[in-house]
Order: sequence, then structure tokens, then C-alpha cells
Amino acid sequence: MNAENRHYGEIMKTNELREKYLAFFETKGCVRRPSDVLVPRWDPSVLFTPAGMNQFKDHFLGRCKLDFTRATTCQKCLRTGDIDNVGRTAYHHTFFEMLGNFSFGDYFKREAITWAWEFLTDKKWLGLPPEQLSATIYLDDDEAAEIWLKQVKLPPERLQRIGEDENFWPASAPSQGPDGVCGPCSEIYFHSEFGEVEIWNLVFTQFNRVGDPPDNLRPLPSKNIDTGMGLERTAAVLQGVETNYHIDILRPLVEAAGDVCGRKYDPASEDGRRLRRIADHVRACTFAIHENVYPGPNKEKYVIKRLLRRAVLDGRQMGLDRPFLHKLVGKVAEMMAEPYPELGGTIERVAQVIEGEEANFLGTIDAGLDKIEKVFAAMKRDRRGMVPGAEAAEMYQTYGFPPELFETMAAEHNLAFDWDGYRKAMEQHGKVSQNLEVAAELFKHDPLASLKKALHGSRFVGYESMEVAGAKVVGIVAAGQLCDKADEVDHEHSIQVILDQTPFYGEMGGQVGDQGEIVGKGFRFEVTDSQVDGAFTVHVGHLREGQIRLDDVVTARVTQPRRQGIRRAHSATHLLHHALRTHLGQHAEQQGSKVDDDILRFDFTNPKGLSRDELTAIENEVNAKILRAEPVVFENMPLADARKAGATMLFGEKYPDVVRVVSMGEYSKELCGGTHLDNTGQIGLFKIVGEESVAAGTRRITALTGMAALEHVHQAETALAKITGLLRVPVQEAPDRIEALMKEVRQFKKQAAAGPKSGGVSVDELLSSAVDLSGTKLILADVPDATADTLRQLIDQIRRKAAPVAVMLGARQEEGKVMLMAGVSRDLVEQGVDSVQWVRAAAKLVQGGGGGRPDLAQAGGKNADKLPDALKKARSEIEAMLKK
RNA sequence: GGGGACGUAGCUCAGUUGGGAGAGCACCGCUUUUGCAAGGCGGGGGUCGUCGGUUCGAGUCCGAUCGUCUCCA
Repeated sequence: MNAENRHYGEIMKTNELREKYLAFFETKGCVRRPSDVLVPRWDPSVLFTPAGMNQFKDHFLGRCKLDFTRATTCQKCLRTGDIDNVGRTAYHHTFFEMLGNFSFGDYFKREAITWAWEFLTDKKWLGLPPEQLSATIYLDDDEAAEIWLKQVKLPPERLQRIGEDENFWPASAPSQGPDGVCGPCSEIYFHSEFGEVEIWNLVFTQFNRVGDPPDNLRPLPSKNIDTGMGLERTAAVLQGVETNYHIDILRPLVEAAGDVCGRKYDPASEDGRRLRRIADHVRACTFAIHENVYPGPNKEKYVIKRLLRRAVLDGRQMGLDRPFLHKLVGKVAEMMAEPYPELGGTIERVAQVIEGEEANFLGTIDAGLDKIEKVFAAMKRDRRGMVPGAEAAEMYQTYGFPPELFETMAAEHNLAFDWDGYRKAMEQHGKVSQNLEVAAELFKHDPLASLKKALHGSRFVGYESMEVAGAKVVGIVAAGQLCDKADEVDHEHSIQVILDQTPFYGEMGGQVGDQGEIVGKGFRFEVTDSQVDGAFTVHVGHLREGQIRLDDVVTARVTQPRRQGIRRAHSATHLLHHALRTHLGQHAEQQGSKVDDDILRFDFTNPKGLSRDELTAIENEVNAKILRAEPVVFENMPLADARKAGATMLFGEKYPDVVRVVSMGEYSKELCGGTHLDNTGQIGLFKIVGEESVAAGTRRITALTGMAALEHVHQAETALAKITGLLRVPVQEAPDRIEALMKEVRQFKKQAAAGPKSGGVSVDELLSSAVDLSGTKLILADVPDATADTLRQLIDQIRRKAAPVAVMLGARQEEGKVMLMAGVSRDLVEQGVDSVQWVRAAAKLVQGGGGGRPDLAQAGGKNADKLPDALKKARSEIEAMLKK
């Protein structure tokens, strides 16, 4: 790198650039909105926020009523599509920030282009030299061309027309789809001594694609603007550095990675690439884990795990065999402190999670090393010089052993590595594990679409009351279609009713939907479930009497006892959450929750299972809080104030600007839209009934409240009463008594096994009964009450004392079964006598089969009465075998 | 969501077409040594994750279930 960076005017810090951009577009009437979370759990169509427009999807699709039509944001994003380029190229990241301005049916091309130009070139803003900028447009977008050439006065040689694969969104949409909203793009490039870099992309959403070409692009009545400016790229341009990784918020992190790994950062070296990759990945993981996405086996959790392991592998390849990555979390928080101060509050927790996963991975590698050595040994033996790709792929797929490390180790053994074969095998694996999942979420048919455009939503009055009279039917959906009326009574398929106001709570935040009924003039509608769709509550159920019509005035009534049970369970959930965090630590955060009628399930982060004592302590804590009978207090306040007040909130939830805070006494304070009790005392009894694992690092507690909890205790008492009744001891003595009994049983078993050593027959007796077959002794006997072990010992002793000898012993067992065991001395085995053949032949007569080794075999049969016949057969059989 | 692997003594693991449950370390006792490290001899400890099926017989085969690891989407 040059000692002195080339730059334009004052070096602009990244933080300053971010702020200037947002301020500039505010002067253009855009509303400044905060960055959405990195992991949007409200949006099932993506794992991570991929671009600035993601939080405005509903705005763009006209799915919701708008409070504003122009917006600007700086959005944290994560993409893994180009993951292999990270560290290798100047501009690729997994985690990055995107500056954007958006228009929802408001300003269009002219403003979008001229404002971009103004911001980039005006001395008051970025002041980039115009002669170093160029632009591209879509092939036939003459409108954009005219603006660029006539208004901006961009010289024609610096305006390029590009095809749909590059300059259309979605890429290649006109010819290949998908159907739906789309439009041409215009990109702005900056040219410097380091080459050209795309810093700005303007998307003009102006068409609706219907079917294949030609004439498949219909103009949209309401056109949108979606733009993105890469924060890191633009900062690199302004700071005159060669790569994004050298800007003021990244280079110190890369160098810190060098310190931690004991390497001086050299940009051009292989280690330089590794350090950049480590810096990128640790940044991505810090943000994701901060939002409670822990490394795990699927979805976004898996992506984080993979990023972590990649970075750890880079460290390992540089010679580190102890966790190191976690030491960089503080540096990430420091670099990002101005826009994201909240990172500072979770450094310790995030570092802990990363360190845990690092240790995990190093353990995985260690476990793999033994197996790898075996592979190498086998290869040396067979004189093969190349590690088969399939073998490496199997090591990776089954044990997570990274192929890069495999290759390194192979090289140390002077063995080559078959990357082609490896990739082929991995491709095959990808195909096998693929399944048919449709993610056409974005363009799916929505029967409520027209309702959403017309109304803000239905008013929820369920906090105050469980019954409302005078509500109006505003929507009826049957068979996926909006209709004016429904009159099919007791139809098999459910229909949905939407009211302008309702006491029904739609399933949300883990709380199940309410049940009840909606009645009106001449009809009754039974509600079996309530769901939320946008801002509407959808009542799902069946018409039981009469006919329901649009605009009917109705009474909506929630089933009270059930709602009461749900309220108990929900308030108890808050107390449980609080108790978990006090007893286990602040890391024990909610991961998921289900609140039902007097039963609740709560998933939370904890590295290991809870002990009996911990569970008791937590249960006691919750019940102690219940006994204090504190009032439950609700308060609506701005999101920022709630955060300041220290209210517990969950990441990935889309919180409105004004939130509802639920407090119980001085302890529990959570953001929550659910229905709660008036007073914690109403919970009654709180009883934990289960604790289990749902995923690595996540535990689940199941608990009961109210009468359900009491009923559970009664059942346990009944069972216990039965036990003490049987044992005839007081409750307290029952465990000791059972333990003593079990010990006794064990002793008896042992005695029985040691049992009558000879089964009532001695070795000498058996020997004296031997028959001589031309030099070989034959012993056949029925040994009463013998176990397999006894028979074996007898045969062993006989063989030791009297070779050459052939012995077959039989023993009757319970249920008319019989066991046969045959053994011959070693010299007979060498002659070709086979105990297995022998015992099988005899076992046939008692309806059985057998097996074993040539010198000792055993068989079982079902017909003990035929034992004498079997022994007779054994004699003729062994005579024949000896003659051969 | 789909694929693969694992669950055997306190720990790490072996157990080869189904037929006597093992090794190393750790533990206990004796012995050697001035003492320690260590050595020698002996010993205790396992419902083979759980449940069901096939079989005369299952750690081993099949199915379910629980737990752990891992890859892919």
C-alpha cells in the first residue's frame, strides 16, 4: 500500500459517510428509518436480510397502507452467495452495510438519478470528481438514457447499455421470469488507479411480468424506486484505498486478527487473505449472535456455524490450535460502536458462544485425526498416492472434517488430493438432500389483498373484554376466495371471518389463538382458531346455523375459561423467563415459546441440561413471585423508551414504533402483545413437568399452571400412594426400600448365575459315562437345570482332561425349550469334525437351529420332550463324521 | 426440511456373515522403594441409551423413540 492514501478532499470516515447519506436524503423528503434486524424472523422467505429493501417488501407490493412514501436507511446485510470470494477480492463480504433510498409510488427515475449524482459529486456532499464516474443502463431504457445524457450531462462514452442479465431486477426477468414486479437498473461506477468499482445501483420497479415474451411486461400503475449504495465500497473510494478491507472501520479489525493469530498483516500474501476472511466472518457472526442466532444444525444457525468454522480453519491453517476468534468480538463492537452501540452490551455473551463453537470444532478435528491417520495407513499399505475425493467427502459429510485440512495433512504424507472427485461427491450429496420446498412466498395469492389496501386492520379489544357487541363483518374467505356471504352450515372445510373489531387474540408470539363464537341475526359461527394476517385477525371456524353476510352486525364472544388458562400460562411464562435468567445467567434467553390453555412450553439458550436442584430452585422462584400477588401492569411507550427502561425484547421480531410493555412487580418487564392476568396471584400453582433438549445449546421446559398443575400433582400422589402401599412403608422411606430391594434382586441374580456349578452332574460322572468310538471318547448327557455357562464350563473341563473327545450336553429350560451344547477337542477339529454341523443335526429333532465355532457350538430347540431322540441322533451323526 | 454417523466400565474406545462383554487410562488392595515418579501382582465396576420385533439365541439384524455429532438446502 502507498504510505499516503490518495483521496479527494478531506478523508471521509465511514461513520461520516453513513450519516451524510441519510441526512442528504432527508433533505429530499425521505423518512429516515432504522436498520432492520440482520435476521428477520418475521420474513420466512429469507434467512438473513439481503438488501435494504427487505424491510419494505410489503410497501413495494402495495400490501399495506403507507404512512410514508419516501424512505432512507442504512441496512446491515448478510449474503453468502459469494462466500468463496471473501478475502480474495477487494469488495466481497458476507456482512456489509447498504445505504438506500426508496420510493413507494412517489418519485421516480428522474429524481433517483439526479439525486444520486448530486450526492456523489456535489462538494457539499461527497465531491467525487465527475470525470471518474460512469453509468450503465438497461438496453432499451431510453428514459434513463435521456436523464443521464441531457440532464446530468454525462458524456455519451461514459454511458453503457447492458443486457438483462446484469441490468435488470430480478436478473434476466424479462425472458426467464419469475412473473411479478420487476424493472430495469442503472448502475454507477467509480474509476480509479485500482480499476472500476460499482458503488450504486438504482432499480426502477416499473413493470409487472406476465408470462413469456413478447409483450409480457405491463407497466405498473404505481412505480417504485429501490436503490443501494455499498457503504464499504464507497468508503474505500473516498479513502483512496485499494480494498474495502483497508477502510477505517475494517483495517484495524484485520490487523487485530493478525495480532491474535501472531501474524503481521501482509495484504498480498495467503495469510493476508486468511486474515481478511477472519475479519469478515467474525463481523458477520458477532452481529448474528448478538441477535441470538447461535451456531446450529440448520437454517440461519447453520450459516453462522459454517462462517465460524471457516474462520477457525483459517486460523488453524496458520498454526493455531486453540480458540482465538472470540478475542476479536470486542474489536468488532469497537469498530461498529457509533451506528450500533448495542453491540457493546453483549460482547461477553457473543464471545462466549464463539469460543464454545471454536472448542467444539477443534474437538471435531481432533476426533477426525485418528480416522484420517487410518486412511493414510491403508493407502500406504495399498501403495495408493492420491486421497480419493469420495473418502474426503465422506469424512466431511459425516464427521465435519474439512477437506482443506485433509489436503494439508495428505501433503505432509506426500499424498495428493483429488479435488475433482471431492467436488463430484459433494454435488451428489447436495442432490440427495434436496427436497421440494416452494419459496414463492413473495408472489403468492393473498385473498385479503384488497382488504389490506382499504383498511388499516381490525381493532383488537381483547385486552379489556372477552365479548364485543356491534362488530361488523368486513371479510369472509371461503376456499381461498373473498366472498360476500357464506351459508353452508357444518361444511367440512373451515371458513374465515374478519371483523372490524374483535376480542379474539390471533396466534402470535407463541400464544395460541382464541376460540369462541360469533353470533348475529339468525346465525352462529363457531370459532375454532384465530390467526393473524397482517394487521387483521382472522377467525377460523365453521358456520353452525343460518347465513353470514358482509356488513352483518355481530356479537363476538371468546370462550372464557380457555382464555383464562392462556392468560395464566402467559403470565407464568414471563415469570419463568425471569427466573431462568436469574438462576442460570443472562444468556438464558427465550428462543421460542408456546402458550396454551394452562400449559406452556419455553425454549431458551443454555449449554447443558438442568439439574434437579436447578429445576426446583426455578420452580420455587416462580411460585414465590406468584405468592407476592403483584399486579400486572401494561404501558404503551415508544420503542426507544422501552429499550431504555430495560424491557426484555426479542430479536428478529418486527416491533412497531410504539410498543406494549408488560411488567410484573419490580422484576419482570417484557415487550409483549399477549393477554395477561390482572395479578400474578391468579396463576395459582406453577409446576414444571418436563425439561429436554430441542437443539444443541437450546433447552425446553414444559410447565403447567392453575388447576392443570394441581391435577398433575394429584396424579403423582396417586402413583406414590400405590407404591407405598405395595412396599408397606412411609413415603420418606420408599426410595431406600426400593434401593434395598433392587440390591437384593441383584444379589439373587448373581447367586443364581454362580449357581450349582455342575448342574448336579460332575465332570467325573460324565467321563465315566463315555462311550469309546475306536479311540475317540463320546459323551452324551442330559444335564438338568444347567445354564449355558455351566454347560460351557463342563465341556471345557472334559476337553482338557480327555482328548480326543466329543461332547454334547442338553439342558431343559422353561416353557418346554431346550438347549444343546456341543464341543470337540482340538485334534478332532483338525481332523475336520465340526461342532456346528453336529449340533445343528441334533437340534433339528427338537425343532431348533444353532451355530458357533468348530470347537464349540450351541443350539436351542422348542421341544424338550425330544431331547433323548436328539442325543441318539447326535451319536449316529458323530459316528458318520468320524468315519470320513 | 433431507442425507450420514455415533450411543458398550468413571473416561477414551475395540467388539469382523448373530453363539463365551473386552482393552487402555482412572479407582481400590497387596507388593517393590527412604520418599516420590514409576514397576509387579490381584480386585471392584457394565439393564451394551430406551422400547418393541425377527431368532432356539441379539451389543451385533429390523422398526420406533430419546440423546449427541455432522453435512446439504
